[in-house]
Amino acid sequence: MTSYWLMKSEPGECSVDDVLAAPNATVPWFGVRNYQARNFMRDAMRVGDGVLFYHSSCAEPGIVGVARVASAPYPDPTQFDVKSPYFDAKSRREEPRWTLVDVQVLRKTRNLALPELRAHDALQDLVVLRKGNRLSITPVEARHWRILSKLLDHP
DNA sequence: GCCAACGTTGGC
DNA sequence: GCCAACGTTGGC
Repeated sequence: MTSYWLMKSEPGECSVDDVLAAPNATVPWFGVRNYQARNFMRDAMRVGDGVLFYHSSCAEPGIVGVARVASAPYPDPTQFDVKSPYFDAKSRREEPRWTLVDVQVLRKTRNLALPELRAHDALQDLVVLRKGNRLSITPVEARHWRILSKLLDHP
């Protein structure tokens, strides 16, 4: 059973174009330091799950690409790298605290931006549109995925 | 830069 | 376990 997700990335850190420029258009989703988001990657994601690639903390936040989960979960190497901003001194190699998956971008889309998302009644309860939502990874219901796929293809 | 909303920390 | 203080996220 395929599941669907929305994953936020700051384009200043890693944009959809950055991922497309990487080998196999695939990157490890490192740097997540929120337990709920980690648990989605560690416990719920499966290879092949659909991913909406979302740009946050930028001029025009919105969905900018379609991606897929491209690996099983594995430990985020940046947690052990003292030079990384994501270093976690409390994490031990025998028992890593932070887990990630690889994400492969399948295609770049137009920017389906927040105001347009909010304008659709059928998307009202999309998690990312909820007030105060800060979670960088959120589940997307199949019915929302279908609507969003169409919107991304047909402006 | 502002600020609402949320998560984490740590004293008790 | 409670909760105040603090830190972070992220749209605007």
